[in-house]
Amino acid sequence: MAVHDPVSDLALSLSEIAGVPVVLERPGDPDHGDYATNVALRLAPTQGRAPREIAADLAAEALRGELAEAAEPAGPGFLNLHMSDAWLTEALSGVLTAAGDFGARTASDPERIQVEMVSANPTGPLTVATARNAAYGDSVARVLAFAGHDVEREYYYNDAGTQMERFYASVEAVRRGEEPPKDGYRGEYIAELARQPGDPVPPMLARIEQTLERFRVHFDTWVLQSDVESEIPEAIALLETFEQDDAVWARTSAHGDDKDRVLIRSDGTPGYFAADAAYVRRKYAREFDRLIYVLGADHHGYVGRLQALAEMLGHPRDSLEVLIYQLVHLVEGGMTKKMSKRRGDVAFLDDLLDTIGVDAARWYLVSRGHDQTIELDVDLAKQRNQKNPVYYVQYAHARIAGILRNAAETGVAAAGLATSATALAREERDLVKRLLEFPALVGEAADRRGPHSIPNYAIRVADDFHRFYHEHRVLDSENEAFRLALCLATQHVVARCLDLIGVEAPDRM
RNA sequence: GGCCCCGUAGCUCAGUGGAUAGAGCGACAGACUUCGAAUCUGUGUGCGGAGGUUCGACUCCUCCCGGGGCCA
Repeated sequence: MAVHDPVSDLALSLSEIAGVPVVLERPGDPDHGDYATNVALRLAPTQGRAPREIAADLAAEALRGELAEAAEPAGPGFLNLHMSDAWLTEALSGVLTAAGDFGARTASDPERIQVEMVSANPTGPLTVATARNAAYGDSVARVLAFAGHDVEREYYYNDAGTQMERFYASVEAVRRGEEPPKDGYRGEYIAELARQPGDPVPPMLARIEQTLERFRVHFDTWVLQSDVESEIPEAIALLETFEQDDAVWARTSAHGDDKDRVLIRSDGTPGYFAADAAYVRRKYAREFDRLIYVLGADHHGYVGRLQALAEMLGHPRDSLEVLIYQLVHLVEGGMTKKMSKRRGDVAFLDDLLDTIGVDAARWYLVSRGHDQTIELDVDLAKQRNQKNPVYYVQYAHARIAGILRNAAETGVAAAGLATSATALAREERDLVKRLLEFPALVGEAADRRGPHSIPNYAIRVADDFHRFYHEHRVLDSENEAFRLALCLATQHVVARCLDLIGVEAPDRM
């Protein structure tokens, strides 16, 4: 059950009147009221009446039900609603009661979800390319968990195969005092690994995990491909297969894939797809309702075969979701660097974090839609000043913390209950309404797997707060109790927004 | 050759059928004797192109042009 959302309550009441679901939006023009709906325009074709006429009827009903202070039809057939100060004040009180939970548990059908992400083979430190995977995947996981789902984060890696053989060969070569092979890996980290005796994979994995923890991404489970491969026979037994050219194939083409896939090669060894199949089977065996894969755009070809596997294993193909994000380019000194390990044009995530900090890195990597290629301007991102939106939002949080500190010193506590002594000013009403947008916004971010709307919204909140702060004194004002409550509620929402994208909400800067 | 993503302001990007398309950066001009000036106020330019669907299209469909990626 969702926590306190006055706007959706209002929409529900209107839906009962209209007989169809009503979606409320906030008009840009203040003359168009606090909330508006186009429901009359949608109803017009089926009812065979003029939109404005329907809107007028709805307005009359809404007023009779005391849903709003004023309601009128407008434009081509919009219904505009004006809310009273009392309504806004009560709504704000509800935000304070919900506190950090405001906007939580919007999922109508909570699921057990696994988000598998990053999953880079331990051949080297994490790069900027995988950083987007981590930032995006982790924020999706956070948003889904906040919406009420049970979320697990998993990292899948391989310690065999061509890439890993080259990795081992590179370390061995350096240990013998030779150059790494031509197609091997090189760099300071290889030399470091070579200096320690024993298997270089555990220390490499440890370093990767350390970087991820620094990036505030925590994995619940780490799965080794060779471990999964032992379950290949169980998986194959469940698939529709056929033999051709001495190889065993899965008939994935019958389940939406471009072509069939080799399970067992003619020499008797399992193909890559056999491991994929075993892995998908294992995931479902662990009773997840939904499997999410977070993959870069260069892996979009996997979508069809993975969903085919889901279907062949007896699950809805949509229960296996592949979230594809586009690539990241770093721009430094006006020069674009493409991130590709193969071209040797490597930028390590740790170096990026050293340069611009974790907060800025996470902010920029999730504040763009995942379908959008990112041009990350390192010179802008590393500036710790007002040009950088991440600090603009953090500043709002710190500023509020400062006010609350001062209030506590003078013995004035921020009350949980908001009451207003005077008529609310425009800035106060705007800020309250902005905060009330949060549940719908975060619910939509969860449904759409689009956490990028959160930082964009956080900027709007900070905007409205700074404007309010500039116009109205909080402490020792005629409306101190209400304004303190407003500050506290704003702090909750800003802190939650930042938390959902893995950015800190500092009390001082 | 097939498939995926993108094209919105000088730059980086929001906006998945509604009213006059927004924000940050950059530029210019202002605002602190007061709770944090890392703040606030004001000033511009734009939906790649052509059709179609719709009462209504940046949004949905088709084609073209341009950029990026994957596969063959």
